[in-house]
Amino acid sequence: MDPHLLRTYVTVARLASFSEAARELGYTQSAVSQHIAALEQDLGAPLLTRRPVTPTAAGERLLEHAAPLLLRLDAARADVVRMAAAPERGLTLATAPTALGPRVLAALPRAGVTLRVLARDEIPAAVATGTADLGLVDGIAAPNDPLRLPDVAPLTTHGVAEEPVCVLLPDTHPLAGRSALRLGDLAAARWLDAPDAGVPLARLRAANGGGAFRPALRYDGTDVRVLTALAAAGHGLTLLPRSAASGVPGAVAVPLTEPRVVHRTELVYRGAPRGAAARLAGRLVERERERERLRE
Amino acid sequence: MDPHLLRTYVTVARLASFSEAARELGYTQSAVSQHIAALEQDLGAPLLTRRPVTPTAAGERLLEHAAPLLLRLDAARADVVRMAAAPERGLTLATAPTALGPRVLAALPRAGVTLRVLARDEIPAAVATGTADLGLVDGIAAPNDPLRLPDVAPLTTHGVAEEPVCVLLPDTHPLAGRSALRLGDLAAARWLDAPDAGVPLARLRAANGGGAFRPALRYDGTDVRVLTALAAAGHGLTLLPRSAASGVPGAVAVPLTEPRVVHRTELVYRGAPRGAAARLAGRLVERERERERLRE
DNA sequence: TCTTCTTACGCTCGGCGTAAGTATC
DNA sequence: GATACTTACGCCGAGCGTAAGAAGA
Repeated sequence: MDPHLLRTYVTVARLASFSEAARELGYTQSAVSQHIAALEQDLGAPLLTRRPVTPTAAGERLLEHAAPLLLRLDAARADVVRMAAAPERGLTLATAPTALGPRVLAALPRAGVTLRVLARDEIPAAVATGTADLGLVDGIAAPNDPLRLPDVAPLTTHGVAEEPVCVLLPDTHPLAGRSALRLGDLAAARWLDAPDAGVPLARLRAANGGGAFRPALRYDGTDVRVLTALAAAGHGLTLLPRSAASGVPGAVAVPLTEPRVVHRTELVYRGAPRGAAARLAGRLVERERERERLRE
Repeated sequence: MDPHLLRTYVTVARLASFSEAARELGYTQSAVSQHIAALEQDLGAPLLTRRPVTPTAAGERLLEHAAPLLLRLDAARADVVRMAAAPERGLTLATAPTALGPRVLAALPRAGVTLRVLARDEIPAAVATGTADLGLVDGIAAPNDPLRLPDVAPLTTHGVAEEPVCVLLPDTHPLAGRSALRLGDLAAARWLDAPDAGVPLARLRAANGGGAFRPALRYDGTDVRVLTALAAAGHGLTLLPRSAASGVPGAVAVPLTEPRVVHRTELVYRGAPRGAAARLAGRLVERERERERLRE
């Protein structure tokens, strides 16, 4: 189970071709053939059907393991080499755009923290590789359920906030007067496609158990104000945590009641945070504890 | 970053000796030295101080990544080879002893499922290697927080139940009359040490932020009734979910109010469950949804 | 001086490329 | 018969062991 073999295997599976994979990896196709043969011999089972080149059942299973394994190998290497060239930075907090709710902002110390806003998917990687000491990710989830994070390193998560999810509608929208909405009613509408700033459309479909959720304009940045402005201007709908959706000029935030999902924010860190990172983590989590106490 | 090199590295770090590691791994100590040198050259940083042999800062970081990586490599291999020899079994559910709450039991289908009770730590591994299709793990956690699972494969978790945590006291115990207890008040008491059936003592200390929690009798099995009987007989205290702690003859269950923790049960599965596994997962989760609806 | 890690050196075998072979569309 | 994977074979280098060297207790 040499990582080199795994890498060629996933490449072959992805491209469905030995020769294509060889080209991409800079090997001869003979070498690729030998790699696959070695893996199959090692594991004692065929992994690919030839002609067409398709993973077998065992091969599918291996793919599920191999991709994250390779990711983690890279992350580990990146982390250690970065440490080696450690330029002794301060405390860095990587955050998804909509994870910066009022509660989190209130808990931030007045100085000494570098804030870095990244796309949601990049945050676990940033924490894993040590680019950031702490991460804040958010997403919609069933209440009480952890978020699904890309799996790049052994990370610990801690819920820091949950708030209702709202649909941001322009004032002029026929449903703007409603006091609550169901996601299913909006499956046929046009949605802003902003995977890095808002909620990815695929996530909406998953939460709703299907539906079109046709993409309107696509926005690749991470600026929430751009997103709210686009929604207010009628370029499409978007889902946001209530705190981010309220108070947008020209738009109204209507809470989503079905399916029962919440906007959840989680703190992500590596192992046990130490020093300044531990203090900041403590403050973020303490906020959540207080809130729970008040809720009862 | 050859896994062989990583393996020797973690072994050397663990044993704090090149020669000891060589003996354990079946290499000469020269080979071990070369492995470490290769790794250090590859990563461009010293990983170990010699004499005494201790990880450097970068080395510590590498250790955090390496151990889970090696675990996952093994899990991946085990999973694929098991698939190759697939004896086409039915649906298997691996569960921790105290995860079998009333709600879960009610959701189980009448037939067609193999139930396997394992120690808590073994369950992620069982799901990762395909020994089980679904897993149920439990533990105490801050409300709304995911459990910390050993990291052996990309697994998805889903909260299925949360219930109060109780201390199980013998009738005759001086605190048996209390209506609620704080964990800190019991830090000096003797506790049953049953990491596989109950809550590990280390977890208690972590939840309480320290404290002795001196071990009394140790029980290595997974039978909850043994645990409750031991507690009733005065062999030590133990923490259990309310449903498991109530109705024990000769003992009373007193709820724990401080720290604010709950007994949480999570469903663990690999990727997207399919077929019968998906149906069972759906039933377990549906139970939780119903319960949430009722709670409001 | 003894223990323990490092370095030098030679050997073997793993793994890649070239090229011929084979199977499938 | 063209395309794409497999097998044969030779070469090179990675990696191990033996043995000598260096450095710390």
